[in-house]
Amino acid sequence: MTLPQRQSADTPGDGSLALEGFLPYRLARAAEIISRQFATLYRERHGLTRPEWRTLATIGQFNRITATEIGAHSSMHKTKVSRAIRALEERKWITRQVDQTDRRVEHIELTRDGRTHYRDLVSLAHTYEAKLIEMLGKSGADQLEEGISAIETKVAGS
Amino acid sequence: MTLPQRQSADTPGDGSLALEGFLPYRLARAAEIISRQFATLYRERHGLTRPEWRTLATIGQFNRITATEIGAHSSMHKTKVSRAIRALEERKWITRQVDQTDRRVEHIELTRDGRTHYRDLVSLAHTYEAKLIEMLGKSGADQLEEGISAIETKVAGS
DNA sequence: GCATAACAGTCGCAGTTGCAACAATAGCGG
DNA sequence: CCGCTATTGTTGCAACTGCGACTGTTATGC
Repeated sequence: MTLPQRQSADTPGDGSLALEGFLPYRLARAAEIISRQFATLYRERHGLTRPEWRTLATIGQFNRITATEIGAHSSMHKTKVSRAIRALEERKWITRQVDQTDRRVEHIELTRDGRTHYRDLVSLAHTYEAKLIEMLGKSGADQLEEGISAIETKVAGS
Repeated sequence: MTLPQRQSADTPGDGSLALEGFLPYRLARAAEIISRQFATLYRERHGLTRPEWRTLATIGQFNRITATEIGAHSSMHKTKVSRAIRALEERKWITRQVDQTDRRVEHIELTRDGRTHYRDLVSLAHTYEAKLIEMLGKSGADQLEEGISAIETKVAGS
């Protein structure tokens, strides 16, 4: 498909805006491409959704963790976490135990089945990350990491 | 909130995965932060949703464009575009004209009102982008752009 | 010229999301 | 103690999303 032409690719002085050169758009699009590509892998392999993947990855990283902590660590809204936990529980990949000193809190752990799938997921993730870095090239990947770090340290808290 | 500790921040050799060090996750999170921050601006100012913003930006960039072209240029599914167009039409910010030689196609243009809001949107976008780059610092912003470019050229088509 | 395929844009539907409200529990101030 | 506030996790709801099916139209092959 050929698009009509009107503007140059770089942000012009004024009056107009080239979407394809606009940093927030480019960032969103790049993230979307990577996210979809990786999601295809774990969806096909384990049938997991994105929130479920993040939740499982977080539970596996810490052995025992609460829903609120999962949300904080994986940047997800608590309802997303709640639903992901329920889904993983229905698969019998995790168990919950109510904290006996604070009964609002539930501690979540992987079952044996959950650990098996978690290990597989980790290996899938490392493989994909390696492939991604290889595709981007050392310098591309390094620059991307530095750019993301800048966002994490200088934008995240505002 | 304090999280339980178990793993170091860097990707360990094997067996486990640190989400906060996993590139696809960091990229998704960084994009989310920026996207939300910018979305707050145009939502508060114009009441636009993200798809509507992208659509308006694309229509303004080309003077006259079709729905399919908008989707291709702004990386949006055609139903998203269709709904965004309808919403903008209801605001009377755009008009459509059926192509007389191919009546499947509709050409979309901004109305006077639409142009006014588009100009404001462009200025908002430039201001935000400048503020973002200033926050990231020249080198952070440059590295981010290079990293994104690597994704665009080396990953996008696979 | 006619059947068939391809294409533009829309719509219904089912699945997902975030928000606000909620129940249950815990902490705090007097 | 007792009332008020804060916190944990869940739920109802309304909005948004992508998919597939659909309508109307144009292009293609025989």
